[in-house]
Amino acid sequence: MPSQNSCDQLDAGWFITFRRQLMRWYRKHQRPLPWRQTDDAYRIWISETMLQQTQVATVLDYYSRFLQRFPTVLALAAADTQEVLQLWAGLGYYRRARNLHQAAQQVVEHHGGSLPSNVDALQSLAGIGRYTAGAIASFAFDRRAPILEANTQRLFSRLLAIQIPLQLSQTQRRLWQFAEDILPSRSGSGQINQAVMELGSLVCTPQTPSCSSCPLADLCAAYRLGLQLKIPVPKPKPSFQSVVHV
DNA sequence: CTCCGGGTAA
DNA sequence: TTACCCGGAG
Repeated sequence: MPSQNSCDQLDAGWFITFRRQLMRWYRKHQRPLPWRQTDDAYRIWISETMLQQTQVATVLDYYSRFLQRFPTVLALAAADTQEVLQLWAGLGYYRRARNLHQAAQQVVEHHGGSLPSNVDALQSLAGIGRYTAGAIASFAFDRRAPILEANTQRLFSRLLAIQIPLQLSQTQRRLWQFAEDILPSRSGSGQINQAVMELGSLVCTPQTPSCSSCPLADLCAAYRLGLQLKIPVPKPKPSFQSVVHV
């Protein structure tokens, strides 16, 4: 029996099928991005930070220039703040650059100049939150660390046909749990995490998802229900309550 | 033109 | 919960 899920009764077989179909697609369709050609945690960290709130096409040039000037944690830690900001100019969210600089110094001081592989240690660094910590831990160190960001929230909410707003804490808990559930027990979490993000980015797109070419369509509850255009549900409009009668 | 999304920190 | 900053959407 292919696991149905009225209330998320997904069995082990479902996750195995999920990973097999996902990875077959990813091996064939992934973009050859520079930060995927490396397992250097520093490079992955820089790319993930730049990719927050900034799109791939823009990041490419900045990424290359930044790493040429600051090839290592040590080089960045020793840099002048103004030069870091200069290399960041045009990307916006300059706090990201300041945090990067500060965190590099924290890594030198507390971790001997190498980024830690542990999620909690990563998250204690400036500018590294739950997502980025999971990304570094899984991509660079292949730790079994879940990640959740805009693309995977959309993908997962469709797969599970979640029909309540994403920002509810209850929904976030469910999505983070699912993000962990899809990870293999031994190795390969980094590849799975990269693959779900790539699928969300290229196929399970916001407005017109390409369900006909989605490797997970047969596992997708929203697709099964014809709800892929209705999910994720739009965020509740700010409602003003009428005070008139009070 | 205005509005809105999006990781992190406060 | 909001600001940060920019690009994409309306």
